[in-house]
Amino acid sequence: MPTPNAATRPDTPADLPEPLSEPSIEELRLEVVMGALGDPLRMGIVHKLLVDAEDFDHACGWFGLDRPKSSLTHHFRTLRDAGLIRQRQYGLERRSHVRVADLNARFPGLLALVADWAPQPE
Amino acid sequence: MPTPNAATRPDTPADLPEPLSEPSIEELRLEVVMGALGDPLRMGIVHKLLVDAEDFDHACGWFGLDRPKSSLTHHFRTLRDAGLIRQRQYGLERRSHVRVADLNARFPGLLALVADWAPQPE
DNA sequence: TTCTATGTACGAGTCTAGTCGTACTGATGC
DNA sequence: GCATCAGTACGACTAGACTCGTACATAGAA
Repeated sequence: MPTPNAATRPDTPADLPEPLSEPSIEELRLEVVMGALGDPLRMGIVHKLLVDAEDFDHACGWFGLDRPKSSLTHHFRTLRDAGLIRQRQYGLERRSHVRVADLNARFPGLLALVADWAPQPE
Repeated sequence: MPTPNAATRPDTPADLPEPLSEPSIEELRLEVVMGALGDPLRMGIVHKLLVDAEDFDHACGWFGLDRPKSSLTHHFRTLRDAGLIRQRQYGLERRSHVRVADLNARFPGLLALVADWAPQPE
């Protein structure tokens, strides 16, 4: 499990909580990212973050997902382990945002596809 | 293992064998496509088809995959069911090619990502 | 016809993902 | 102190993926 050093992250303001453990940019794997997006619930999470997130970080209650908390933990962790989202602890809440810069740098065009995604009708 | 001599490439689709059962363009789902690409073996198949295929259709022996035939059947079927490849029966061989036009129309940029993919180094 | 080559069908085993309930932790507020 | 709230950890269950061996179907060539 990769443990990135926040000191090497030049764009991280000092007043933000430390990001939780996540793969570095070099460790991002396209097949892992796509595997994580293979589940419609997770695809919907990333999609909603890209489309509806007006400010940056959102706790998982914001998504309005009707699943037990333990299931959400599983899916958010899968997304974070794949490198799709970054999570920070804000007091009680663990807020997430998409790693837009990292993903655009490694997989240009991928996030545009996710943003254009529409959930299965019916 | 040399490539089978390229089948005569009549530009009239009527001369080609009928494609095997596959989803229509409207039925293509991004999360299904990405789920199919979540396996490194399948990612490698599509990648090789995009990068190394000089002519159009290749039988699965062309890929040089060291797996039992029944495993390959499973993976190629998964790719076809997801809409990534089209398969046609040429006598004994079932040859495949990527549905480039369909995928570019529905998910522009996706195939470029797969073409840029590199297998996990060791 | 018989042999060979390509690939499917089927079944079984194993492994992992997804699901959920319950108990727990850690921060906030009374 | 105590209660509350967001989220994790853990265990269990289930369904599906991945794997493979074997048997079978079929096309083409000897």
